[in-house]
Amino acid sequence: MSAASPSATRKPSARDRLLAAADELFYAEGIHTVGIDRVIERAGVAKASLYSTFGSKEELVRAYLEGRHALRRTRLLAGLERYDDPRDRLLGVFEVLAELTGTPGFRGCAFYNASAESTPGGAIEDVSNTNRAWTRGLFYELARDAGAHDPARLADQLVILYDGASVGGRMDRGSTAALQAREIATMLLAAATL
Amino acid sequence: MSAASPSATRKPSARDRLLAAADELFYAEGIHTVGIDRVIERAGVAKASLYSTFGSKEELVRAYLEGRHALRRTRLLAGLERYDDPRDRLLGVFEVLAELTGTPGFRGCAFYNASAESTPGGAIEDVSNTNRAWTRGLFYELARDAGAHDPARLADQLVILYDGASVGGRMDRGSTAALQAREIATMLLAAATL
DNA sequence: ACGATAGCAGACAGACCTGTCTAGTCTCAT
DNA sequence: ATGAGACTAGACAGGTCTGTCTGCTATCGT
Repeated sequence: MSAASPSATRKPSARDRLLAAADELFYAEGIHTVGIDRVIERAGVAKASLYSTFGSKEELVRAYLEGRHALRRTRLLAGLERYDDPRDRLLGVFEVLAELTGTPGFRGCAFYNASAESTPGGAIEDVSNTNRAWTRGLFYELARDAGAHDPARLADQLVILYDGASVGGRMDRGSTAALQAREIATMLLAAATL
Repeated sequence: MSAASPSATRKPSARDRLLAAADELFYAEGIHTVGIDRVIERAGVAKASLYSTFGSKEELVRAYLEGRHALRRTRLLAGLERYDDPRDRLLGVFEVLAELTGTPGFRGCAFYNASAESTPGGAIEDVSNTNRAWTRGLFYELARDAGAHDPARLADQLVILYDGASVGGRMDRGSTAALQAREIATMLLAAATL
């Protein structure tokens, strides 16, 4: 992502192992509680390699969040391709979320979690805002395609539902909240299209 | 709170200053980023006093969260007393939340934030669950009093809205999300009471 | 008056964390 | 074969964190 990726991926190793280890540990246990030593131990990588690849822990965190953002986009868009009807596509977001919150390792929104344990004004805030803006933009497009009279308004409402279902999925463990959010979204969609 | 509070509060000092400092710093900057030294410096208290009053940092954190929980209950219930009509009381929860998210220092749900940066199975999780259960219980009673046919179901829906509005208040800064959540809650309430 | 209690100030220990640096190994293209 | 680049292993420095301990002071009930 940074400068020049010479000839694409050739081996399964190096910086990818670091990112994979960082992703698992940071998401599962938080950024502050996981030290560099834990990351390099799980990655099976020397400390010098980490600091020559990423320059600091904060840059590793940024890369971790950027990876999450990219994965989230592709997963969400891929999940939406199952549907043709614009209304189903809109509601499909909550079905993807239900699948996600149903998996045992779910611990809430990685970006909110990271932002909750970091002082504002850093790299985390940037990626977090980008991710959030993308979500709202996606909802806006889906709302427009579904024929909402005020797509921005519906998008804002759906963001609230999405956030709430994500929090519920973490705190109450399970996909109940996501499924209920889907029902509410159905109502809102019906009301927004008259 | 712990054992015996001998003759109640007489002076403005001691453990109360510690709790006040912990509240401000932990909520504003997070638990891990704020060290003991910062807390005792702001409280104007010796380190030995902290460790003789609370036994550890974790106990200080628990006391901080318990204080938040108590304050939240009283503030919420006090805010609801303005209304007589059961429906207004239910929607009043979102008005109190709107006031809260409108204040500049709002940084989201203290319990979720704390839980996001702590390993599960500790004191934080306990207080967090208690607080969450109380919220759901409050919504349940309000939903029942407002005449909802399935109060538990409506309560779950309102919790989703509340969580979503809280996240939105933090990430997007402002009370827009809370006011929108209030509107959605109005719809849900109407639908739940036929 | 006097002893108990509470609090203050700060040094100190031990652990941990980020980041640097040295030295050696492995692979591969030329 | 040889030299460049990527990687490993681990010591080390400097800082920060929690928690303990030693003195000193002030206040208050008896």
